Amino acid sequence: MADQKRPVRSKSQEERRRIILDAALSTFAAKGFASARIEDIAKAAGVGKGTVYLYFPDKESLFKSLISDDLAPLIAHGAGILEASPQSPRKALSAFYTLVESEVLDTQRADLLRLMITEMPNFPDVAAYYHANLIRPGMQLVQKLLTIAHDRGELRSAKVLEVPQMVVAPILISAIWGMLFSPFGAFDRRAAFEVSLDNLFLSPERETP
Amino acid sequence: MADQKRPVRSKSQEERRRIILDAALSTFAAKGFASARIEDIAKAAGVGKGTVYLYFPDKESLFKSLISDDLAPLIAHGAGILEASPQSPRKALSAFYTLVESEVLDTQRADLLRLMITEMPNFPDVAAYYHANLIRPGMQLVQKLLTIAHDRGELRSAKVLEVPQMVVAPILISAIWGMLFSPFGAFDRRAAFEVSLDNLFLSPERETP
Amino acid sequence: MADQKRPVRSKSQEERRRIILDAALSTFAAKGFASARIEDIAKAAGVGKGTVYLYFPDKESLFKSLISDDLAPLIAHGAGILEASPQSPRKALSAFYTLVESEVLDTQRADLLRLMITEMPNFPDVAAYYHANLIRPGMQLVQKLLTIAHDRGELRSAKVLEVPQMVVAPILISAIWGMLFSPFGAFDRRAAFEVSLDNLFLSPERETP
Amino acid sequence: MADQKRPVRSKSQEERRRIILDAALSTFAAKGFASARIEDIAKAAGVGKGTVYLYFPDKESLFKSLISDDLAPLIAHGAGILEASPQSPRKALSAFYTLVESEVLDTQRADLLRLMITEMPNFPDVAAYYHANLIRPGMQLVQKLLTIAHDRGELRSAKVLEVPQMVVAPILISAIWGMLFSPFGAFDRRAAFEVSLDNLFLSPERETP
DNA sequence: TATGAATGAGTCTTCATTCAT
DNA sequence: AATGAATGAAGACTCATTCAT
Repeated sequence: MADQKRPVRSKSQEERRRIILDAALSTFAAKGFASARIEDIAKAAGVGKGTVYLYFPDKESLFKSLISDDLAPLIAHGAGILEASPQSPRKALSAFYTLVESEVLDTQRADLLRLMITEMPNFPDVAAYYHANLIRPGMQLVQKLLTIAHDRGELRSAKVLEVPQMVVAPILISAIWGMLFSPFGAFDRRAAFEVSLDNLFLSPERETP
Repeated sequence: MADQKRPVRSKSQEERRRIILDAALSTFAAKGFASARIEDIAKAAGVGKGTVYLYFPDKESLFKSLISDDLAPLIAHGAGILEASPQSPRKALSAFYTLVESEVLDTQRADLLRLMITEMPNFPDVAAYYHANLIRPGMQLVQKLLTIAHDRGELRSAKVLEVPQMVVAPILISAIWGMLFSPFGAFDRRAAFEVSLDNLFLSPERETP
Repeated sequence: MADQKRPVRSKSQEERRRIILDAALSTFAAKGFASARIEDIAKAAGVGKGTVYLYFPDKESLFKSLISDDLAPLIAHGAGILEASPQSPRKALSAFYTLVESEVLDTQRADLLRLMITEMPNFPDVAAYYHANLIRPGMQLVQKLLTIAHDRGELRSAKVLEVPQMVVAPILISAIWGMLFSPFGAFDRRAAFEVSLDNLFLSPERETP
Repeated sequence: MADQKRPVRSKSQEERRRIILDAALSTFAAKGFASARIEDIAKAAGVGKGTVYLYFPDKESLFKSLISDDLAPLIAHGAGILEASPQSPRKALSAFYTLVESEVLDTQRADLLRLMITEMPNFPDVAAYYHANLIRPGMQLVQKLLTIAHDRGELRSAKVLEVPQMVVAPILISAIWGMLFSPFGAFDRRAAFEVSLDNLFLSPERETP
């Protein structure tokens, strides 16, 4: 195909872009957007300061790319799980929690999540984008799932349909706790997920490996 | 009397300090710590740039004073509610949620809460202080309350005793949602509190005025 | 007399002025003109910051008053000694050195001398005033004295008549050494004066108490 | 050749550093340390304000570099002369005076000398460094020279051995006079040196070209 | 008259961004 | 394409001076 020659070069390009993005994520996560210096990011990426500007027009774009680049695959993956709902809503949600654990909370993406929480107030357009592309569809999927559960009579209370955000509460709590208080004591993330599932659903059927 | 001149002066001093702190809260909440300019805070307070420095030695102290000044009364009040537990744990928790609504979420203190979430990663000593003086004792109070509920057989699941943070989840979700997505849709705070209570406790007894 | 009532008040005024000037001298000597803060001077004088401005229109005037106030009496006194020349030029010069020791180098006026050396480059008009009122007449007196000595055949070399500044060299060296290196070792001021006299004059007649 | 690029670069670096140091010397000499603005120095050096900070971490370092950079070569040179003492102490000292004239008093280094006199009181550590590396060894060399002269019976008075600082008195007087009173009349530097030599040494042997 | 709270001009310093090599 | 030296706009902080009390 015609794009075979391009990929050789563009892969090297693409790789360097990723390296810079990863370095940016660590640095932004460690210092916050305003306090992170481009030079630090460049150093962390092992490139010169000017090189960053070959890949991103400015600091803000770098930050936004961080989010939009990493968000798309995550959304696809998470949506897949939630939509699949192979056997039961509870199992689907449980699988979702597990996915979030392995794909977000246990990876560098946890930093991204924290960064979005801490920095988004300063980037309203990112918040809008994030809301339109992740939060709203995500909440709709959750709502669909909960509706199914409700129709099946598995849901403890219909009221949660009005605040589907409660479903992601343990994820957020976990992220925030890790961000603020991890030095002072761990947060039992697994227990939080189980409490959440136990509370949401009537039947205490546990997911088993 | 001789003490008339002093009180007038010192009241004016204290007042001015509060005005600056309030201006700082708005400004920090709007821009974040790093991006907020002292001059903006001064302007918002209706004073000159240098005046801020008569009351706070530097920007960081101003920020920290914001937290330590406002935290103490809040802790006292919240602890009072949680410790009182007049009739039942559920009622106590419900009263606590109501208090948080009227005293925090509906006031400028919501900004303070958001600010603590977003800026504390950059101020580890503030996080330590906040954890030692608010979070840990707060969680212990919650645990005590939940233990009482459990002993009375009112608790749905004992597992929540391991993650008392789940009790404050709706508060945090509400604060975070308001901070990030309020332009795109409201969060039904009341519903979240009710879901939380309904899920935590067995008997669906509603608190009535 | 009519001015008797005034003196009561004006003495108090005059006293306060002196107190402020003394405080200014210490402070300027310790920190230099630019780094000395008016507030420090006020504190050292035991008055409020604003009070300084009741006596001197601004910082620069305060500094200049320091010099002009203290210079006049010094000039009169020094000139008296040099002009008197009771017995011999050497004795007159020796008396002058002794006077400078007791009236300048051993008092706070040494600070004034140092201050003039260090700060005058930034105050050309002060330098002009100082040159016109102290240096030039002083040098003329010295020259007259040296001429007398030369006429009497007591001077070792007539060349010093062209550089009468050499006569005050030991004074300046002493002041500068004390200003820069006193922590690292004393300067034997007496020896310097004797060397200077011995070198200038032929007969080794010592002055005796 | 490959080493052309590096030397060019590194020479340009070193050159720029020197240019900034020279600009700093003029500016500090003209205004004093506290009143000199970094921007003025940058402008005088023909570089941007920020560039100064690429070469020196802060204003104080710039000032100190000024001294330490220029002192080392001067010390080496001066010590060489004093130690050589080829024929006679008097000739050595005369050569030293001549060297100081051509290498210091007639060059921009005179500003450095004046700057050290005026600013060192505010930089005690510089004074200590200067005393340890220039003054003390210098005074010891002078003392050695005077001792030799004394042993040879060429010295007028042994008392000067206790105050070797008198030997540099004409240098200091010249520097100070130039700094304070040059607009009002020149100081005959040559005459001062001759008077000093004539007074110190017995034999009136003149150094001849 | 004396005070010290208030002010804002002035300065150092940082860092995103540009550009010559 | 990659670099890092150079730049200057921006912001924290200081302090001489004013002025209401």
